[in-house]
Amino acid sequence: MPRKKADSPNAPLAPGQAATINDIARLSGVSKKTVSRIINDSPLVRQDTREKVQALMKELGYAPDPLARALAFRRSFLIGMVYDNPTAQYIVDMQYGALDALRGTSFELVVHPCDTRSPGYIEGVRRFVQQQKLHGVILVPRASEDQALVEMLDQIGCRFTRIAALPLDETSATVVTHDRDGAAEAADYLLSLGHRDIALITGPSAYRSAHERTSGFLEALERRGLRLPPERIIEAGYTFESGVAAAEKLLLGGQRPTAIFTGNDEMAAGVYKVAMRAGLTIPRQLSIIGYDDSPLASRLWPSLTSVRRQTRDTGRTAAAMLIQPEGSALRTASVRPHLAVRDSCQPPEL
Amino acid sequence: MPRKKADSPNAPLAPGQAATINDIARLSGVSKKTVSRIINDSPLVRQDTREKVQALMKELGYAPDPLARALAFRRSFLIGMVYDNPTAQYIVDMQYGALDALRGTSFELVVHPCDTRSPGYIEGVRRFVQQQKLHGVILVPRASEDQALVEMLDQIGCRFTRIAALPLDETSATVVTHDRDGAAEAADYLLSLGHRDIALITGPSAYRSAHERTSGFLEALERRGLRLPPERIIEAGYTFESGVAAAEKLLLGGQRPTAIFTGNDEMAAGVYKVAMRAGLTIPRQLSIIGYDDSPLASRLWPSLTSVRRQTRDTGRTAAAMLIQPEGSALRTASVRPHLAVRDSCQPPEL
DNA sequence: CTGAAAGCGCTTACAG
DNA sequence: CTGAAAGCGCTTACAG
Repeated sequence: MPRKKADSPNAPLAPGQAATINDIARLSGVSKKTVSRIINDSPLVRQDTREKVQALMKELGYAPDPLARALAFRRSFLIGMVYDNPTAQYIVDMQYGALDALRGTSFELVVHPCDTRSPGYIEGVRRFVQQQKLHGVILVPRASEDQALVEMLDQIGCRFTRIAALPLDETSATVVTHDRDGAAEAADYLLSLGHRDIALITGPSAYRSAHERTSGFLEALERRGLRLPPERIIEAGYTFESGVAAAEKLLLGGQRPTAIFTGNDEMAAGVYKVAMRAGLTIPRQLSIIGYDDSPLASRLWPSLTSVRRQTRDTGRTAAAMLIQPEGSALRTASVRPHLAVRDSCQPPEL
Repeated sequence: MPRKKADSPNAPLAPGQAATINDIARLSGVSKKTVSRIINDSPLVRQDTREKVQALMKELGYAPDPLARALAFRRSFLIGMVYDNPTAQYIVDMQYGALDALRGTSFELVVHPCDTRSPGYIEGVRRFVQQQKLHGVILVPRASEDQALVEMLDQIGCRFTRIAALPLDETSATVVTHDRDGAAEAADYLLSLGHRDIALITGPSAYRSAHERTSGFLEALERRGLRLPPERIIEAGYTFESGVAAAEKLLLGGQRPTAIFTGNDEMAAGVYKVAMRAGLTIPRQLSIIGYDDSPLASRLWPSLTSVRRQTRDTGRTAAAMLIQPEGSALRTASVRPHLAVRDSCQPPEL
C-alpha cells in the first residue's frame, strides 16, 4: 500500500511536526502555488491574500525548507568561501563579515580552504560548487587572483565575488581593497616624521596585494622626491621567518635605515625580533610600520603602527553582493584602508 | 502541456548535463532502487550488478545529488561548527581539522559563531540546525560547556560532539583535551628549573578550561610540596588586556615571582608587555609559560614556551565521530596536550 | 536480490 | 491574480 498522507481539509498539524507549504495552503484555503508566490515575494498576489497567508505562517512558525527549495531551484542556499592559507585573523574576520550579511536570510556559509599551488585545486573547487549547487562563492586573495579559477567558475555559471587589492578585470564582481592607498599613507607618515633612509620588506611579487603595497609605498615616496636605492627593497614571503631573514640583511651589516615598512604584520614581527636581539630600541633607533592591523600589532611591544584593512566590512560587502537580486547586482565596491598609529614610530635620531 | 522528459530507453545523455540516478538506472538496465542501494552501500545487491552499475557511474562521472538525498533523508550533508569567540588561530585550526575528516565525503562544513551571553543564542542554534537539517554539530568551548544548549540539541534529536577540557557527562560524545595534564606539565617544568616563587594568571573560573588548567597546575605543584599563596594566583579574562592588568599586580609592587604561568598565550603577551616596560629581562629575571602554542608564542621575543593543544587533531576527531555510521559511534576520544619548550624560561637568578 | 509506486517540500511551465 | 499537474533527484515502505 502506498503511504498515506494526512491531507483531510482541516486536519490539525501533528504536534512537534514542522508545518509545510501544504499545511499553509490547506489551512489558509489557497493553493501551494500561491503560498510559493508569497515565499518568493512575487507581486502577483492580492494584498489581502498575502496578509492572510503570512499571518498563518507566523502563527504556525512556518519557514520554507531550504533543502526543498534548493532541489527545485537547482541551487542551494549556501555561500562558499574559498581561500588559500591567509592568516587566521584575516580569514576569521572575513567569515564574520560574510555572516553579518547572511544573518536573517536563509543563507549559510560553507568554508573551503585550498592550496592554489596544488594541481587539482581548481577541480576541487568545481566539485565543491557543483556538488553543493552553491548559490555563489567569495574568492579571497590569493585564490581571487587566479584567472584560471575565475574562468572555470564563469564556465560552469557560478556566481562569485572577488576580493582584490585592485580591480582585476572589467567584468567580475569585485570588492576592491585599495592596498596601494594604505601603503601610501604609511609612506606619507614616515616622511612626515622626517625619515629619509627608509627600507621596504615586500611580500611575494606574484601577489597582487604585495605588488600594490610596494608600488603604492614607493610612488608616495617619489611624489615627495625620495627614491629608494635597490638595496633598501627586499622581497620576502609574507611570513615571520622571511621577515627575520630580510631584517637581518637590513639591520645587521653596514648602515641601517631609520625606518622599515613591511608588507604585513607577520614580517614586522620578524623585524622586531632581529631588532630586539641586536639591542636596538624601537622606535628610538628604528621605526616600523606593518600592514594588516592584526592582533599581533597590539600584542608586540612596543605596539606596532600598522595599516588597518576593514576585513569584516570586506567580507560583509562580498556576501551582500552575492545575495542581492540578480538585476540590481552591483559589480564593484570599495573598502578603504587607513593607518592605525601606535607606538612603533618616531622621528629619526639625528 | 506537462514538461516532457527524455526518457527513451537509450537516449544518450544531454551533453553538459550531469547524470542522475535515472540515467544510471536506465543505461545500466536496473531500477533506481538498485542504484540507490549501491549509492548507500547496501549489502542487498549482487556483486556483478554492483560492479556493472559502478562502472557506468564512473564512466559518466555520476555523483548523487546531496540536496536530493538530503530532502529524502530529511537530513542534510552539512556539519555545523558552533563557537563563541575563541582566538582566531584556534577556530581556524578547528575548521581545518574538521575539514580533514570531511575530505572525500559528501559532507561540508558550515560555520556558526554565536554569543553565549546573548539571550537568544540557543534559539539561534536551534534554527540553524533545524532549518538546514544539519547532520550534526561540533560544539567548541565555551559553547560546548553550556548544558542548556546540549539539552536543546538532545531534545530536537540533533547529533553533536562536544570538545571539552574534561568529560562533562556520561552520555554525550566528547573529544577530551585534558587541559589539566598540559598545565601539570608546565608546573613540572618550572619546578625542574628550580623555580619556587611561582605565580599563576588564570582564565575566567566559569570556563572549564580555565578551571582545569588552574587545578592541574596547582595540584602538580602540591605533589612536589609547593603550595602557592593566594596573592600569587590572579583570575583574569583570557584577554591580552586582562593579562596586562594581572601582570602589573604581580610585577610592579613588592617582591615579584621568578616565574609566571598564564592560562593562555594572550595573557602571556600581556605579561611580556609589562615586563618589557618595567625593564625586566625575559627569561633572566622572569620565566613565562603560556597555553595554546598560538602563532603569537613564536612571534614574541624571546619566543614563548607554551602548552601545545592539538587543535587540528581535535577538530578532525570531532568531525570523524559525527560522520561515522550510527552503530559504531565512539562516544569519547582523547587528545593530549604537551609542552612546546622555547626561550622564555630558565633557572631563577640566585 | 530486485522493482513499481509514492513521497520528501518545494518551484516551473502552462492555462485560465 | 490564482491553481492543477509535473518535476527537481533522491529514499522509504512494501511486495515479490
